[in-house]
Amino acid sequence: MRWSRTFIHTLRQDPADAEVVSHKLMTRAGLISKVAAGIYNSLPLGWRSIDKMSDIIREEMEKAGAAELVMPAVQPAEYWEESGRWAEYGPELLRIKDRHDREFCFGPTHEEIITDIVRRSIKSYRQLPVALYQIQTKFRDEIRPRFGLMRGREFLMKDAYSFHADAEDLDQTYRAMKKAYCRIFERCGLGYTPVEADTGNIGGSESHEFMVLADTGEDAIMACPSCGYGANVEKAQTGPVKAAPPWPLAESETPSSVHTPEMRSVEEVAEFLGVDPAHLIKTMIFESDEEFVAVLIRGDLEVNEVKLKNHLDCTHLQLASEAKIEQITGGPQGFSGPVGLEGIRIIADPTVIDLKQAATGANTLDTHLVGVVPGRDFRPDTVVDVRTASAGDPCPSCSEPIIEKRGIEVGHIFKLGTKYSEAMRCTFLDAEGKENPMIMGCYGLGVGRTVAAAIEQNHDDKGIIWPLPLAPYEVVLVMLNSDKPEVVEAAEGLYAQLKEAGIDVLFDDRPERPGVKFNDMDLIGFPVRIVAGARGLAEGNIELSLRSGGEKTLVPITDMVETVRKTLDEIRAQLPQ
RNA sequence: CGGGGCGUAGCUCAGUCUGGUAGAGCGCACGGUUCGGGACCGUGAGGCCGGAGGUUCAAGUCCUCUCGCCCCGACCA
Repeated sequence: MRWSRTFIHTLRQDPADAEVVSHKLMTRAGLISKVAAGIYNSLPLGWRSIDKMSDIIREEMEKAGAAELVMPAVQPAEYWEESGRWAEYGPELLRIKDRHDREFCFGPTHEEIITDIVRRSIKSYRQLPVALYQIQTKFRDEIRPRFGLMRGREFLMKDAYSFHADAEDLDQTYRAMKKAYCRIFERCGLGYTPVEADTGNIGGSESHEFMVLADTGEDAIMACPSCGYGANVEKAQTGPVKAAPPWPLAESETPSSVHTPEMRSVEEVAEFLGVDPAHLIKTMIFESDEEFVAVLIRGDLEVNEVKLKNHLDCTHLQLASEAKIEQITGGPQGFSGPVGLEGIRIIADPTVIDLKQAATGANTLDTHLVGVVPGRDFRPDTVVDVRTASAGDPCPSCSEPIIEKRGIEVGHIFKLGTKYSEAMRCTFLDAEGKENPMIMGCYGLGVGRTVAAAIEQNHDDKGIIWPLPLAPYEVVLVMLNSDKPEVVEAAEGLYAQLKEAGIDVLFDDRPERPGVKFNDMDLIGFPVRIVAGARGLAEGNIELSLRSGGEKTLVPITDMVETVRKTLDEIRAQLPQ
């Protein structure tokens, strides 16, 4: 392709509305442009990268035994009513009406439709398993879209679904998909890590996320450098955390009240009482779908709302309002405690039960209790792990300290189980002639997001440094001195040869000054650059260099095609095929 | 939705506090000089100052309402 015939428009300055580097660079390099919040054009250059990403995904999906199809973006409400998600899904689901006032939605995901497709055709265990995938535009009316392609509302996603007769079979496909995902990210040359994940409201049992490591990542990952354990912080378990230090105050038969004026925070109270924050029992009142619960956690730890939400099996969870706290506990916010607390479920983290002596709010203004003994002075209804893992906590599998990293979630795979197949009667007859719901898995991968993540990971202050497999063009041929006929002739000739040789090349034939062309070439980040100018051509040479660094080399024009081919082969050899 | 910020030329931004003829740089067009790392000189085109209402002799500037965009939090590929 010739630069003059395609549509590449670079920007000299960072766009005002971009914050993260991938968004800035994708906009500046002319890969994308914004239409509305979270809604973008993929311009020709950007589309080429996305298309290459898609092809890698296709190859690996086929290898994993999944067949490609495309489902509609717009889906009738009935399917969603059947699965129960029309009511469950929040405002993130873009609901629309047609001219007959019939309800539809713009698909945020396709479990309902795929389940319908499969239930129509598959009736027997002999026809299972089935695995299907699509690469298609999704719409999720995110509360807050941001960071360009990183979190758009409309975005390109590869979603795959598998259907099985039994859990072992799902297991096999799940593992195959996990492997396919690893290969996809490896082939793109991305640094990534699979981590255990929460299943969120899609439902299901086992789940992994694929995180591209980047400081700008929106997710926190807890990872163990010694044994390789990794989990999203939402899901992360820890080994036994350090016990609280010995109780510094006198032990007593009953809790005693202490006047603690205006002391609301754990730090204030601990210091005032002369105890360690770990001696406090933090009591938080949450409001879930239908009830209020009191959650007890050690003062030096934090509640993990995702774990709590999973335990309560609710869809919404928030901290109760101050008024509600007062109504339930009888005291103002900041002075809640479990002693004498009635009419509300009490959930305690195990670390609370382990305390020999503790301090806690007295459910009375400006008052705390000391010498509280869990089990003696209060009894929680449930003891369950609801704490947030933090760096330095012991790894749940090897007890070494875990560390925190940031990641961009580019893929997420789930074992769905029978949530959709049961709700939508997607069943098969087993060998005994008995009807069973199919067991499902689903496997998502953000296509545009992965491309953006690749840029987050591969750039410098001049621009993008594309990994070869995702580069919009693998090679750029820059023609300098386009006013000199002999240069034009040589460059045109070389361009024709490169095309003839099947090399993925963009010919910068613009009559721009050299500086402009060099800067554009750096900004866009083509991996292999060929510069044809009067200076080198006087000696019959053309320059070859790599965006990733290293020296420029002079290559006789007659050897150029072969040299480019060899260079590309060398780069490819570094990547898994 | 809560908290913060911003809407002025295609892009990046001044001008708003303190009301008085709409600005700069880049880009674009034309002419000239240049030509291996975002050239220079000259000329020119380009604006309902996000929108609506109000205050005022006079509003980009003050007030009210609205729409859009960005950032922090809860959601997620």
